[in-house]
Amino acid sequence: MPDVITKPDKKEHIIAAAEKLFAMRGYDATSVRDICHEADVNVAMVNYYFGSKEGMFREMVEQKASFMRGKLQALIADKSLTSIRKMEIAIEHQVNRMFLHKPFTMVVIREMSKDRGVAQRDMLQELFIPNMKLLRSIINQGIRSAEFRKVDIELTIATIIGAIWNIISTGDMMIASVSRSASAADPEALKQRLIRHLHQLIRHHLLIEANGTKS
Amino acid sequence: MPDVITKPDKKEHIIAAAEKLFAMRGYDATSVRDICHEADVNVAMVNYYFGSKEGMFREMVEQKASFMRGKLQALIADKSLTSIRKMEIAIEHQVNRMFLHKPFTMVVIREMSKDRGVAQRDMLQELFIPNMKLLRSIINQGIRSAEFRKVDIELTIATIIGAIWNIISTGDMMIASVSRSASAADPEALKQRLIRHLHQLIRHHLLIEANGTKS
DNA sequence: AGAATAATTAAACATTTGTTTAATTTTAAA
DNA sequence: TTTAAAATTAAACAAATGTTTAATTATTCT
Repeated sequence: MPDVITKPDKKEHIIAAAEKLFAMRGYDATSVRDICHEADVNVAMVNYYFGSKEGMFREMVEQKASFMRGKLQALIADKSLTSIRKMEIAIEHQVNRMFLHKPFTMVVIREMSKDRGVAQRDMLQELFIPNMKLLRSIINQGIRSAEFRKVDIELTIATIIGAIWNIISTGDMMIASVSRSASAADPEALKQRLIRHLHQLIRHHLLIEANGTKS
Repeated sequence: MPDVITKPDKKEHIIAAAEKLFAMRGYDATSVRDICHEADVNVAMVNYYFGSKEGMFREMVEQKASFMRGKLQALIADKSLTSIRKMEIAIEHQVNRMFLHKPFTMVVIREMSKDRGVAQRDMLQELFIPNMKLLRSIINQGIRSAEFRKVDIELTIATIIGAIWNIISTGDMMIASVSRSASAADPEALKQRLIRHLHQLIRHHLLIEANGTKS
């Protein structure tokens, strides 16, 4: 039995297919056969490469984790930026990342809402803690420097992330069903609209002097 | 073959068990056998009562739908309230409902993020449209009366709902992992905290004069 | 080229899935 | 109490699931 030495591009191919189907139908509703059919490989390849379906999920998570991390550290260290500007940039990063990796983000959202102890959830939880701690420290810094109000930090973060998740996962449904403008069809436009909205929202919410209507 | 005349309390019992397990593990990851074991009934009862697993899900949704509807209509018609007060009350209703029916809400969140065309998603989508239209009309009214800023209405609604969803579905994880206070253990306290946060958020976000720090 | 290892395949495996059947027990009415 | 309907059950069903096997094809290295 070979020790699973890989031909990485094919693994990538399988993971991409899995990511797509997981996002559409969910982890449990997607069979290994579905994935292999989508990726045009034999059913046995998943277990050959990853050992199991769950092993493949784990590798998918670990691979994407690197995308989700970093970039914010540099932001925090930057002394030339105001706290509100840091927040705006952080939000922009977050939105861009989640839109870029939309299928994966949707998998994360769905599996994260499961019970503690469910393998997929536990696997994903750690993924988000670093990011949230960074956001927290930015807000904290703003409060200490009297630039920000003393808001509920955790819920402020939860609000930002929740808003992004909501838009990503329910897609344009939440917009199209409420307004008659079918404008949300273009994902890039929707993304920019979301960034603009969140910038405005946190300026009003965080800044002590209410000078932030113009973005 | 009997025409499925029901003993309603037993159906309720099965639905309650299903709701609980769906919330914990997801629709697909929950087998009919799991549900029947949880409800202490025979495996055949689900098909006897509901025809199929999906039929049971449909009945569960329709039953809960009545809880999720209404209450906001009266709010809109009330002429004695300012728009911001209406928004605050609407938020309070929304949070209370979702916390009260937390398992169901989690099922909704998870299934709603699936592809259009997936049965469960389509079934749920219509559930939320009325609520969102009502929220929309409140904000619209506030903007027309120059009480509110000209914000992005759809995204403002999406933000509020997204924040609640996030707190409900990831539970205290998103809070506990960021702050060292283990205070989020008490759901009622968390609920009140969320309401307070959202009230403050929308005051700052919506009101033209920034007078709303004190809740 | 030849040997060794890796990659790939079709087929089979054991479980689990949702669902159905056919028999039995319970319930309720006459 | 007798009888018909409803409720409940254990067992079986067919299909789908994740996984493994054993054989075959490709690749790589000497």
